[in-house]
Amino acid sequence: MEIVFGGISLAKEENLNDQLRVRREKLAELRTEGIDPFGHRFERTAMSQELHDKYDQKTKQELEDLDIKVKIAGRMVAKRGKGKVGFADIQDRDGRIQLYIRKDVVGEEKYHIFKRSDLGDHLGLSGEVIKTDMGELTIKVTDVTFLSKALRPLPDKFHGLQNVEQIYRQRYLDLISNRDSFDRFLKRSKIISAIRGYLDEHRFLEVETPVLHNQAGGAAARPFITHHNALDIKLYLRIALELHLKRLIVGGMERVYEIGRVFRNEGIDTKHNPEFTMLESYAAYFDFKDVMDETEGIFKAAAKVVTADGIVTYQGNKVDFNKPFKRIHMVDAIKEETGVDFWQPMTIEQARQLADEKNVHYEDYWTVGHIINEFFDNFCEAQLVDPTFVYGHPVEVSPLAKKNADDPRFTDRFEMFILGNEFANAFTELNDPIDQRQRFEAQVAERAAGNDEAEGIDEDYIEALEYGMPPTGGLGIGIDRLVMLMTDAPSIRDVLLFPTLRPEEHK
RNA sequence: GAGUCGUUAGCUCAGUCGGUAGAGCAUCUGACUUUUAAUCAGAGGGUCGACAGUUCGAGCCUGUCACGACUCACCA
Repeated sequence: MEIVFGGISLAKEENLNDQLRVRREKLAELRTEGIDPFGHRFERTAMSQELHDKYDQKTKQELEDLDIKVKIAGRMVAKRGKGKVGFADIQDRDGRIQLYIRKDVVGEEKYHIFKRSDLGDHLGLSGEVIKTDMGELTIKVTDVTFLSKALRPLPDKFHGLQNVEQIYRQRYLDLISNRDSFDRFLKRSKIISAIRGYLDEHRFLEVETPVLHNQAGGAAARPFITHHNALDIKLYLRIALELHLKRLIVGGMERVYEIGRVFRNEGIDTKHNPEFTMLESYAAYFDFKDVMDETEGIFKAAAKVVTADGIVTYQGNKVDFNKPFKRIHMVDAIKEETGVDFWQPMTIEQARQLADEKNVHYEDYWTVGHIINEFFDNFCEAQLVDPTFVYGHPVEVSPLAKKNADDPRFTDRFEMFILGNEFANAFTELNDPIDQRQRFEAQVAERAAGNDEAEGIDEDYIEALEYGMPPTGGLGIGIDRLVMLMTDAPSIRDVLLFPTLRPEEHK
């Protein structure tokens, strides 16, 4: 019987198949031979890729003359026995290199260790860099050290791991056997470093703000709710970084950013995971046009580290990050696609009539701005292929953005679209605490009218604004979606090492 | 939430009309001193996702459930 405590299985009866049994026997055999199957420190002098880079172009004779001695370590991922000689491929984080082991070189005992080792075992090797008759760069092994025993067999060496569920649940197996996936996560790290580099260079300060919030604000989304025992209060996992970062602008930090996990209690599909990584940045004295430049800089910096020429291919579509991004007002975009002109002042009745004519759905509590936004979503979004800033969102759908000075129906906000998808959301921040209170109150009214994702009033945040926040440009970018675009990943799960999955029934 | 598809050996996959469960890799035994998806000879390995039902008989047909994938709706 399985005992479960706090979601952790304490006892488990294991059914051993032949593969598992054999490897456990070999483990015992190593112990009786005085070899620790789970070894110790091993000092490497070379990495696989480094050797390929240095010596792939050298001839067999040249390598022989150079007489290069190296120590490498890694996981054995292929093995080709030949009686008294053997070949194997060893994999480290950078790649693979072939081993050539001769019984007459390493001796009876060491050769036996090699013969009895399994695919998946970690070995440390000393040897000379040579080329085989077939021209492959190889380590001719002079000594073998056992570093770690694999008690389970690796996935199919030729096909890799194909079972999508296992790829997500047991990411380590995917990383071992699917190099494309491994490389994608390397790229993810590089992209995030490049973004940090860009922001640091522009004097943004990286900060960390709370994940546990007393009130989930800064975005329209349902939060996860948790409980703190000692304080006996409800806490919410953050749905955005926004409101804390802007408090830091009030505090005089002037330029801040955070790259952090946020949590939204919503459905899961190819573009959504319940926890995902957001970048938000805030810069005092910026307006949204400055933030457009910043956004462009971030995307170009990211594209630069994953491509040679700044051209990204996503699912067969090319995106050229060398060109300047396009900029268009939302109302102009709608006018271009549909001929409908929302620059004209109009009543809600007139807007509803236009919506009816174009078969645009609307809710009872919607005002003109909501309908404009819906027109954009329905008719324009999918048409935006090249990187495009769409600006001037209606005030009703932008509770934290500053109104446009010339036309208070709209805000100084933009979203950036590529290949029909949204990649950034930004605005000149609302720094008028009285206006901010009214916007929050409008959100509360929406909530009462049936929008359960509308925000509440964050009194503490309003108080901060009352001390004075400088004019500020803010930006939000979904890092996972940016990485999807840059690495040609069809699903958000492909760029998350451990995507959220339902637990297995029993295992 | 709705629809469609999937789940067979450790992995990758076949499985015809409902009639004793198959292959390749991996594993085991043997051969082999430059192989590379090594090769050759032999062997072992299965709760066919789970539970019901129909049937003389179910991997296959029916139902329920579990998990996953895709599409749609909502959200970033």
